[in-house]
Amino acid sequence: MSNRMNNLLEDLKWRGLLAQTTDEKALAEALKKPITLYVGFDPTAPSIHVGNLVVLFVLRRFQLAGHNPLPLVGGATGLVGDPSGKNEERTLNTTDVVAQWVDRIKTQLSKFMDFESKTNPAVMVNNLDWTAPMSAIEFLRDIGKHFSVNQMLNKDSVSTRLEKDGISYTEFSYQVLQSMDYLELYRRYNCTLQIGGSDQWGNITAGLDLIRRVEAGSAHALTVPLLTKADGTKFGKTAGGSVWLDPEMTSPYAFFQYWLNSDDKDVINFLKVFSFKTRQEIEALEKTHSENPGAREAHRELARELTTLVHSADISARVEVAAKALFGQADLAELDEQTLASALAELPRTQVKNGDEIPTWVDLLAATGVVDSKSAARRIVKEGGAYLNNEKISGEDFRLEKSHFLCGKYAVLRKGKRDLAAVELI
RNA sequence: GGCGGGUUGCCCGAGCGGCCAAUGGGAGGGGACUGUAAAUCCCCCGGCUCUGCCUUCGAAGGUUCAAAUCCUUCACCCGCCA
Repeated sequence: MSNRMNNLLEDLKWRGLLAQTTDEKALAEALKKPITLYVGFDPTAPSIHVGNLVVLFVLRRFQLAGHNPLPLVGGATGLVGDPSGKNEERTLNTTDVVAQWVDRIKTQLSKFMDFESKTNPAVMVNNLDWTAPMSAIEFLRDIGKHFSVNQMLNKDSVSTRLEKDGISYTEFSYQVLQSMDYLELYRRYNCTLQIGGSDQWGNITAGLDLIRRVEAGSAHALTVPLLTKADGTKFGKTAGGSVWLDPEMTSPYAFFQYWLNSDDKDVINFLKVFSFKTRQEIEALEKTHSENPGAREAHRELARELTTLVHSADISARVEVAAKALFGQADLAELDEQTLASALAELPRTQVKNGDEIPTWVDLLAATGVVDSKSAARRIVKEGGAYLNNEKISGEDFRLEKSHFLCGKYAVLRKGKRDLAAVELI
């Protein structure tokens, strides 16, 4: 076990996951024995997204190395709003909504941690538990007194906002709340390490100061770099927005595709960050990839591992089969109904009643939602980007006929190269 | 509370009475080339019952033949003063 622990920081470095730490030597020393550490996730949406996975995976790596992870859901901080990395004030969500999101996010986080471990089980915590019962007077006297406004103003998250559109007292207070969390976890669990994205540095070190002042204790901070892509665009975003873990928000099919379509220049880096493969395994994939990038073995492995972890092995296999069939490696007409049905299961769809008049090509495209409006559908058809069962169709007024429905039931619509939808005859 | 500046399409940002669905950039989409990659080139990018019509320039009223552009009130943001 101590060997795993010794290697942890080295491994994180190799994966490009270390941005800043407080006193790395002292941290390395501390990590020789199991410690307790935490990462916070604020409920700012009904689901976490792939961007959140970076640091969540780091937390899991610590657990695998024998440390005690505390995934924290920000039931309290989510009500306030972190100014870090945001250049404008957010609108507050209602307490009901945030409470719902807390529950959903807890469920998601649970998938990535081992709560049953005999030696170092994860413990889920929610900062609302210790924040809600506190009175304003207590907060100001016991916590607020330890903060210097001068220092608070100097934090990046605050000063950039002061230069731009300003900041409310609510968001200004965020760092105090987060510091309080660290102090509380230090007291309850002897938690001595907080990790987070690099934009969290200011909030984390504020917590270290608080622990030192109140408990004369010493603790550590470790931040993970912001993940960047080779082409400079934001990681984890697609045309439709963020890539979420919730299958209702991002279908497993789309999730798998997101990874499969990674830029060649990014794929090895993504494997380092988002897989639990060993260094040897990743280096082997790197070799395979550079020898034959067109085969995209590394991409496939990445997509499989993540989809399996986030959804399931079964779903991962299903969407991969679906992708193969739908991308023309197989003749759609030759698929049996079972395969076709499962291939189409994860796609957006529309239904047509058997016997009713079948809508025009443009109407169908719009109805499935692969395009936003009929105007958009017309545009796509005009530009030659609309396909039926893998064949280009160019007439706006074209209508499907019974014979177009494979197995008498399904028609596969496609916009562009990879945006698919299904029409089901019922 | 006072004075000044601001609010334009997904984002940034021009326009400052008709030639404006509104310049430009970014993001996004389609095509060609490829490997469901990148780069490159071409095209598109409010909606619809689509050679025309409808709805948009913070909100509501008003002036005008005609308003994103002028006037009034309101809301929000920023700055300075109290």
